[in-house]
Amino acid sequence: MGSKRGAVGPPGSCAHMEHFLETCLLVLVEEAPGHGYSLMDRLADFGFPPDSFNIGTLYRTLRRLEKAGLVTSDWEEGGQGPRRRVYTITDQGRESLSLWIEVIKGNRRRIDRLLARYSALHGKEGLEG
Amino acid sequence: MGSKRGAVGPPGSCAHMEHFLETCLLVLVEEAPGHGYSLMDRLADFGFPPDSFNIGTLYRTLRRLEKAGLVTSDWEEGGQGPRRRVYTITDQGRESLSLWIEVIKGNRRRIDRLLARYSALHGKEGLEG
DNA sequence: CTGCACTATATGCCCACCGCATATATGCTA
DNA sequence: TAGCATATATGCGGTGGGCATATAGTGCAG
Repeated sequence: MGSKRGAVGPPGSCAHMEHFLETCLLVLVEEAPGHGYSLMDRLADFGFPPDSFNIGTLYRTLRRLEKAGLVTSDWEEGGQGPRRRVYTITDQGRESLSLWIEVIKGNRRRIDRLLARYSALHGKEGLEG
Repeated sequence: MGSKRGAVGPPGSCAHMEHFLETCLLVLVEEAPGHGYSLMDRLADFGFPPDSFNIGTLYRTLRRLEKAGLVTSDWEEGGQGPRRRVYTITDQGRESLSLWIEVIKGNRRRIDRLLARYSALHGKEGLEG
């Protein structure tokens, strides 16, 4: 690891599941463009508890994705509230997304093996947990 | 999140899969006590590429776990090489482990949903990846 | 016995990134 | 005009990882 990583984040930690939030956001934005506040809600679809992480983190993550060229943003015109920055995925974003999806599949394999080992130790059949 | 986290790491990020390496190490050490260098090899069982992460990270992580009281360490006597610090899990370690396992099960659910959504977008049936 | 490779542990430096708190701005309502 | 909900953004402090480097014991080649 540490090579093909898809633009965001120079060094790359393998110990942590890197780019998970980024990947979720790219999938959501690919499904339909949206602004930060609404993406926050749509993340609930993935099983994130409502206040699971900080809204500030989300905005900073989106800005980082934009800086890396994986999404673009435009100010939504004519809304009747505060202005909204609407994010759209780019081709480069789709490329990084497909890379990160592969990484995450590998992570899932590791998780499965870990849970299997733990179950083997503790005699639980909790793999469906 | 941010409440029940099991001793290591005060604030707690939910966006990233926290404590994954720690959890792997606790499972390995619970299976059988071992020293850092050997745990490095045994991590390969979980699908970590051999040089997947830095050995320094592993040692620091083990020291952190010990500082938090989740493992203890003893210098192995009488070996014929450099001295080895052998780690053993504690009761508190087993407690944290069971908490983290639950967190990881939640992470796996999120990963499954993410991969499903991605597959739905791209018409792949790649959930077995 | 000197130098080198292998095993093994440890740490300093830098930086990514997260949570918390806070700041700012807009529009609606009382 | 004050308060509230929506919406975006940032400074601060801290965790933790990657990389490079230091240290140390052991065996072996020359």
